[in-house]
Amino acid sequence: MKALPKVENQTLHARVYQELRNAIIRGHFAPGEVVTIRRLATELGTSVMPVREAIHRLISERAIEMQGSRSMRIAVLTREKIEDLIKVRSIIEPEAVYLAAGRIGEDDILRLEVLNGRLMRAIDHGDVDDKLLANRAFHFAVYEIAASPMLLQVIDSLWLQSGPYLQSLFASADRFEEELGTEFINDELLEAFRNGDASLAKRVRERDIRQSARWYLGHLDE
Amino acid sequence: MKALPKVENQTLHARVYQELRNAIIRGHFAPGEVVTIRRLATELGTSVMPVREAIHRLISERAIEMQGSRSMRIAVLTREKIEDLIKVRSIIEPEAVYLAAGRIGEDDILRLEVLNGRLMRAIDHGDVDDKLLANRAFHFAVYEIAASPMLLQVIDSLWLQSGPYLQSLFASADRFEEELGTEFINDELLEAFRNGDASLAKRVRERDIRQSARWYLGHLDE
DNA sequence: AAACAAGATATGTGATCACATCTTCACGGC
DNA sequence: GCCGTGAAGATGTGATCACATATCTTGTTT
Repeated sequence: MKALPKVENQTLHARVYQELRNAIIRGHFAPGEVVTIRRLATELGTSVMPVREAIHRLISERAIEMQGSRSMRIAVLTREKIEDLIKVRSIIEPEAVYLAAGRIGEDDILRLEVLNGRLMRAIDHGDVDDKLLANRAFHFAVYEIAASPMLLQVIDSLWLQSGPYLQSLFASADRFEEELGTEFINDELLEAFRNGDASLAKRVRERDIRQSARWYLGHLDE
Repeated sequence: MKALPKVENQTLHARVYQELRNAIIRGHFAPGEVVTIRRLATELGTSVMPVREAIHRLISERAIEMQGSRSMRIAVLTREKIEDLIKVRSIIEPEAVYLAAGRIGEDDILRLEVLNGRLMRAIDHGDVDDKLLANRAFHFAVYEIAASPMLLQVIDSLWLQSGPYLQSLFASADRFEEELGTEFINDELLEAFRNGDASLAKRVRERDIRQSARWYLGHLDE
């Protein structure tokens, strides 16, 4: 586990939760890494109370798993779980893209182009952290356009659980790009948005999710 | 709020969570009803600790909302939220039905027929509680056949948030049935399962969700 | 009589303590 | 030399205490 930054405002347990959540999403914990309340409390400079509540919330969101009655670890994504996660994501996210395409405006497209530019630059020179953040920023900007808080909440939960998968995928992004030639991966999506072709946008997103997963699962054994 | 049964095994906060969750799903709390940690702790015969963790989890699941910094209440479903919830449910649940239809077996269908029989009897003689439980049992039995833990988790979360909506809908189920003639509402679904027509099953479920919502929202002002 | 202010109460939050139980590891018996 | 056993440490859980602050109540003033 990398160092965790100290925590600063709002209620403590909310901030601890955010810190841990971000750390998990950004892959700062190794899957299967054992976490203990007291250890995290010491590292974050708080008592056990805020950490307890944060951990329990992450357990309920399946980002941390209880092993026995006294053992908790960062969730491990088995091949089976990844397949299930991808199945659900490839149902829900394309639908969000479809909804977004129906409400998107000129200014939204401009904003997405900027975010996509950042993503491209991160993929070229950035480290895995930058790539993950830029990728998340781009896609959530799309999903927010769909204007459905419920859908956003669902997708957020799915991405949290996908954390380790995305981390691995982007860690080997160079090879991924090389083998599949996906350097301009979001350009098709943006083009569909510009043309107001919601069905195409939806299909593009579904294909991308499935394609990434197929590539990743195909190289899992290595 | 009706009386809450005392809580008995596992860890306390997990049981308190289950009790509160069930109470909310079954509509034992009025929407907007203010809840305080100390009051629930007294009623459940525990200290504040377990209730605290249970409440925070329910807040993260949007079943309870924080008002200010010291005020929590049972979530209120505005018309806007219901529409959003229905939109998302009518995307996800039909898809789960579709997946289920592709894996369903003879024994599953028999079990569903039994559960549907119970639902029918509950609708005829049962109180709102019975109807809600039987309805949930039937549909979750379907969704479990889809064999996707992720999807089930998502749907579970959506149903928790739909609690007050379903409660109101089933409370006026008699009029609903009368006006729309939906006494054998699940028969079409079961027939589609028997014929292995996954697409039809999906469409039927989507229509049912939308139809119920349209009827309910149309009568909201009364 | 109404409005406002000050005191009193209630409430969520964080820290600390107590405890049951699980884990670990060293020592001793076979 | 290996395995079992028990003591010591670690860990999650629940209870209680302390505190800041939000909310309510009451009394006073205009």
